[in-house]
This record gives sequence, C-alpha cells and structure tokens, in this order.
Amino acid sequence: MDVRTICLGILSRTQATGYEIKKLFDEDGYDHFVEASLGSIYPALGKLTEEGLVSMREEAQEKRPDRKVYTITPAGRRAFVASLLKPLPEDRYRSPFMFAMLFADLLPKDRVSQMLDDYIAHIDHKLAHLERVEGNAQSKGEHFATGMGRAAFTAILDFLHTHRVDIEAEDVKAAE
Amino acid sequence: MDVRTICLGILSRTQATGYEIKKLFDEDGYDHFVEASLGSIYPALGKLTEEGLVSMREEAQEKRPDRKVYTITPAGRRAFVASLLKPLPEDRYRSPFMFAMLFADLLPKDRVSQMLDDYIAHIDHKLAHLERVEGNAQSKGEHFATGMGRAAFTAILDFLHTHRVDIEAEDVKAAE
DNA sequence: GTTTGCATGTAAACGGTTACATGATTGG
DNA sequence: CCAATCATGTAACCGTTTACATGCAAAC
Repeated sequence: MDVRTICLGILSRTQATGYEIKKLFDEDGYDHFVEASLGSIYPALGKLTEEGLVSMREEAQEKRPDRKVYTITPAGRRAFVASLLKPLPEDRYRSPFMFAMLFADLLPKDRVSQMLDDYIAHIDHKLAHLERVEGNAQSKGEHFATGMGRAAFTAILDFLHTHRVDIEAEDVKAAE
Repeated sequence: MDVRTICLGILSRTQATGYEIKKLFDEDGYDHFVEASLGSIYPALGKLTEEGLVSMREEAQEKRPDRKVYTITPAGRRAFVASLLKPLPEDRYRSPFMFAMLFADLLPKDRVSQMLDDYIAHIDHKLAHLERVEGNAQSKGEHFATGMGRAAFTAILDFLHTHRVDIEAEDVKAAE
C-alpha cells in the first residue's frame, strides 16, 4: 500500500496536515501494518493536490510555518474506494529476528537470550499500545484491526514464553 | 535484513548458486520473513565475492550457462556472525488487507466478504506450506521459526473465522 | 506448442528513508 | 539548558523490483 493511498485513507476520515497524518500513523494504531515518513508524505500530498484528489487550505500562524490543511475531494473519495476494489497487494512480513533465530546455533547462548528478551519486550510494548488504542476505536474496521493484531501478538508472546527454552538450550552433541 | 546478509546466512548452511538460493527462499520456508529477487541476489553475490566473504567456482555445463557455485569463506562466516551480534533491524509488517479492513464501511458488503475469503485462503495456503516444511526442519532454529509462524497464522485464522461476521455485518443505523 | 525449469546477468524505474535546512515554543 | 513539539519542504541516497536479454530442455 503506497503512501498516496494511505494518505487518502486517513483523509477520508478527517482533514489533516502532513504532520498530523504522520502522527495518526504513529499514535492511532495504524503503524502496526502501514508506515510512512514525512519525507514521503509531503510529496504525496503535493501530488494528490495537483491531481485534484485532495484540496489544500492554508492557515496562517504566527511564528510558525503556515499549516496546510488537506481535505479529501469527492474525486479523491472515489479514487480511494476504487483502489480498495482492485486486488490488494500481498502482506509483507520481514523479520530480522526470525532470520537470526534460524542461526541461533552459530551464536553465543547469551546473545540468543538477549535477542529473545529484546523481542519479547518489543512485542509486549506493541501489544500494550494496541490495547491502549483499542478503547478509542471509532469504526468496525478499527475494532477488527486492533482485535486481529492483539490475537496475533498474544499468540506470538505465548509461543515465545513457552518455546524460548528450546532455542536457548545448549546444543547437546549426541553421545557416541 | 539485506540481501547480502541473507545470502551469507544461506551459504553458511550449504553452498549454492544464485538460482538455488532463490529457490531456498521460496521453498524452504524462509520466504515467510525474508525475501529477495534474483535481480538483487546476483549483484549481492558478485559483491560478496569481491570482498572475499564468499568464493566462487564455475561448473561448466553443456547447453546451459555455467553454474556458479558460491561457498562461504571463513571471513564470510565471521562477517555473518558479526552481523547477528549487532542490534537487529526491527520487524516490518505491511498489510494492505488490514488497511483495507479499516475502511470496510466504505466498501460494498460483498467486496469485504471477498477480501476476507481471499485473505483466509492465502493464510491457509501459507500455513499448509509451513506445516509441509516443518517436517524437514534441520536445526533448532528452523523448528522454532516454523513453530512460531504456525502459532501466529493459526491465531490469525481463528480470529478471522470467529470475527469476520463483525465486519461483514450491515451497518445498522441506530434507530431514532 | 506452450509453459515450466534451469541459469545468468544488466539497467531502468520505483518507492521510500535519511539527512539537511529552518526556526519558534513549551515543558522538564 | 536541552529535548520535544509543531511545521514544512527538498535532495541525495538506498535497496529492491521489474523488465529486458538469452536460450535450451523437459514436461504437459
């Protein structure tokens, strides 16, 4: 899902500045399955404006750059819905952690333990974040997405807690 | 995790040609959390050879291009382990499906059902693949990785089956 | 007779991140 | 005093994908 489409999606819910869109990503739970940096959001908004899919209104501010508030246009809504009617790109999951676990036997035992600790802490943190935003979910979709995220994270944590011993165990060379 | 490191990892287990490395990705369960195309593998192998991290031996073949079999060097092994001792990059999960679910209320009901059907079929397929490779897992790490993948996919499928009704339900406008 | 598998490689295009550039305000 | 927040934007860089280029053999 490209930054263009993500911006349209957010703007279909609320008008916002580029900066605010970025914040919605990070804070409102979107960041579990999409992401974008400001360096890609600003150019995307510029292009969407050119194409008439969003409109922009400048709000002057004292001692700050003008806020540029973007609003989705009817054409923008149509384009957004159209993009969701097309076949969706596949999910992509890249996990350096899982990759590293494949080679646990090459690593010192405490490095493996440390990786597990870090990863568990990280998932814990994500799960906590998810549960925090779950409360203020607005739409059916948000409930569904946070629920599914929670299901997945919980299962992963369960697995890690019960199976970390397997990978932390010393390699026992078969006695001859 | 960049293609370089992934190639080194695979070559730490077995020598292989670029073509074979690609196949190992797709067939041996690696593709659930790492991926790379031939267009990135060949240049990566060339560079690793230059740097002395892998060595290359050409095997002439009749009526086919020479096979170039790559073997990791001691320096390559050291570099690979060193890369796993450094802090790992974060996992990244990009899900156009989850993103689309956030906007289910904007879509026709049967498009949502179709997305769910497609996605469930897709996860089913991945899970079956994982269970197929789980049998011939060689190392502790492979067992761990396939086990964790299975745990996550199973939880997601469970969730989808029990909660799809929530998102497929008609939006009932509150009676006034 | 067409697709799939084997086997290599290059180059253009793409989409994105990171760093740079600027600068006042507020909270710790 | 320093870090974070607000607020925009550009440009260089990066890694990767996709398409192109080549071509035979086996399977369907």
